[in-house]
Amino acid sequence: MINAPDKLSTKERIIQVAERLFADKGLDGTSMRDIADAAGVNLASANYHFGSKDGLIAAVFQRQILPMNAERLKLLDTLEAASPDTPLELERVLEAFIRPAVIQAAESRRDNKPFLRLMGRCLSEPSAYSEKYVYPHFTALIKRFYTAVGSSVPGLSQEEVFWLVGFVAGALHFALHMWSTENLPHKPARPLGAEELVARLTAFAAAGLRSGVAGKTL
Amino acid sequence: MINAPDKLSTKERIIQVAERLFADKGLDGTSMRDIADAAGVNLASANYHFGSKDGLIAAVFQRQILPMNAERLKLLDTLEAASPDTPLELERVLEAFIRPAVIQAAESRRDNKPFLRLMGRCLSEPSAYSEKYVYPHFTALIKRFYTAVGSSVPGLSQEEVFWLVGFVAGALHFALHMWSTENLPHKPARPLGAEELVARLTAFAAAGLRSGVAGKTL
DNA sequence: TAGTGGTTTAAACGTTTGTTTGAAATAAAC
DNA sequence: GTTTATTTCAAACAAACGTTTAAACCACTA
Repeated sequence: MINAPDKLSTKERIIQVAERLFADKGLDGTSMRDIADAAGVNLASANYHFGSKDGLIAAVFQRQILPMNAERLKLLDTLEAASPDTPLELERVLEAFIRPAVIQAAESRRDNKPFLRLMGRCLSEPSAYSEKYVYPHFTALIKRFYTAVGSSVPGLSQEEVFWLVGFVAGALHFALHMWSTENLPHKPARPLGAEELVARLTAFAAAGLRSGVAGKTL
Repeated sequence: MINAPDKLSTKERIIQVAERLFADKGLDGTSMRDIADAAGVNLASANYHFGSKDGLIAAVFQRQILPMNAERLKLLDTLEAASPDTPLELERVLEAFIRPAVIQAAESRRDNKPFLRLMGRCLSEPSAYSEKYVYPHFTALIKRFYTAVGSSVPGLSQEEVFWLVGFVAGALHFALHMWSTENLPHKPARPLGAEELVARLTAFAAAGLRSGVAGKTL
């Protein structure tokens, strides 16, 4: 049970390698043997520690999404605690949604753990996977942001909030995908900093959300 | 070679079923046997008509993306032909990008051909697939839209256009994904019409793009 | 009627898949 | 040091994978 300080445990190695391979080649495109070989671990060890491939997939998603969404909720909590009576400023709400994803993506990239590529694909994996591993982590969070955005932008119906927040989520996830993919066509030479990306996404999303009420007056 | 008028050819049945299964279960998650069985066709026929699974995948993507992007370019051509000297209105440029995707998605849904689900996943398939089947169809198109957007919104650098158009593409594709997925959490009861979706996406994207220059003055 | 080219078929090819086995190795507890 | 529990290992399991084969089938021509 005690590991050498300079060497990660077998279980940890497996889950880290699985992260990368799932992100690179997809869930179905990655075999347990791929993971075991890349981790320098016996094939049966992976099944010993995670029970099955399904268990390993669930562990990978949980490890990635749980802390990110917890941070999102925490930011929203502190925002609401700071000004309990006045409606929140839209930009702050959006930052609470956007920054944890970008930050975790940046940290992953620094450690060469391609969380963002996995994240970017999360919501577009085959529906069976999404319903099993992704949606459960998001339903509560999204509901919370719906009400926050709804009160920050007066005049939007629930239905409009649903679609607009969806647009924002799409922009965010595809931005993370672009941010992480190296050989994207037409990619500019200068790499974007994390806070730069947060700022641009927030401004873009805020303007787009406010257009939802502006457009109705036409 | 002559088929009964009320029955599609084997090749056509295969490619239509492949479309649906690829969209539902992913490229790697769908086997040639799945496709052959669902199409009521012998397994070897699929390989006879398309050479290999790779050939079938390429055929599916080509059939979906080619006409959509051709329509996008045509709309842009007519826009520029109509007013050759003045810069294009941003909303018209965005519509040329957004509407063909939504329309084709709507037609596919009417015919129960889930093109939009496939489309929504196109750009987030494992990178090997994207580079092979998706990027080649988009590089020329996107370059064209970069310049169009750049001239429609004066003051944006090339780099800003790159990221902002990326945000728009993300919003569009995730919107199509939401539009097509039935059992999405918190989905409103009222279904959105195609033109309604185009209008909302266009307004959202236009406001977001213009925020790119507005934010610089701060 | 015999023959021709395009198509479909059942069966099999070798490989890879997720998972399980039982023994060997290692660590922890007494 | 002996005994437990935990972890690793090579090997094997049945099932599913993409692909290929060679024979059968079918519409048509000569």
